[in-house]
Amino acid sequence: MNITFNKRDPLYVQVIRYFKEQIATGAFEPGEEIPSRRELASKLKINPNTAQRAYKEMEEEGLIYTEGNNPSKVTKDIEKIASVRQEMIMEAVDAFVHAIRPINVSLDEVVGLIEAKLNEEQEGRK
Amino acid sequence: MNITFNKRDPLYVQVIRYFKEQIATGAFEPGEEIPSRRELASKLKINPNTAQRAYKEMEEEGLIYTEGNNPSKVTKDIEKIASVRQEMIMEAVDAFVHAIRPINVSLDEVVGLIEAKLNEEQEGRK
DNA sequence: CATGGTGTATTAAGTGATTAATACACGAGG
DNA sequence: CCTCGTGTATTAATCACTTAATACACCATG
Repeated sequence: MNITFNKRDPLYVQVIRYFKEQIATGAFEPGEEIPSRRELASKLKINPNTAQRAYKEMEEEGLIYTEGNNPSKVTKDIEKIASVRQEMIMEAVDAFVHAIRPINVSLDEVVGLIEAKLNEEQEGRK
Repeated sequence: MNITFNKRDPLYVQVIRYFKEQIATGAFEPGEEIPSRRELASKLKINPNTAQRAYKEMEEEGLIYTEGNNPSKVTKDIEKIASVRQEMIMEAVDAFVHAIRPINVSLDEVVGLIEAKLNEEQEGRK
């Protein structure tokens, strides 16, 4: 459970983001139980309602599901998981293109920069 | 003067963004006079203070300058302009890498998506 | 049967930033 | 000299959103 919060985005958004990443990459497997609202709140030192809000939105999106009074679980719908992953990718691409388009810069150049940045961050993880 | 405002970001931020793009691409040339605060506000139908805030930040960043009571002008420092352009590119790259890194996706794939998106938007402009 | 852990719902508070209102100082030009 | 258009500064209002407080229903378990 490695979340580092920035103070720019709302907490619940960052929580959602984290879970989406974990689910999209398979770090949280389909059907796997996730922490209860209160447990997550305790671990992350946030208000339980903030955890609830994040979970609620994820549930409405079909990313997790809840049965009875038990902690929620990751959806078993692997197609849904795949589509969420794809959406995350497309959102990033859209935002990037939208930011880069008005500036005059070649595709090759930005690809080079992206590649460099990716490698750089990989190095940082050694 | 083609600005379309979204309601997600603050007005003054979007104004700054617009001018940065224009200056970075050379659409606004070094030394060129830009609209007065009130004129801009009138054109964009925003409050003059909002225009002022945008201009003030741009001036603090060295993007524009003001002499006496005359409308501000684009900086003549072409190195500054080049560096601002580079910063915009790097910010976009950083944001993109940050968003894409936690997901498991190959460089080739995202490059393909970016290329497709760029072409798609180019088509839309026909 | 009561206690503690679930999820859930409603409402209030706080917080922070953006935007707007207003006023002031300066200078060119009629 | 007065008016109009500049830039500038200070303060207030607004506004949306996030976060928190509180309470309720359910159920398993000792």
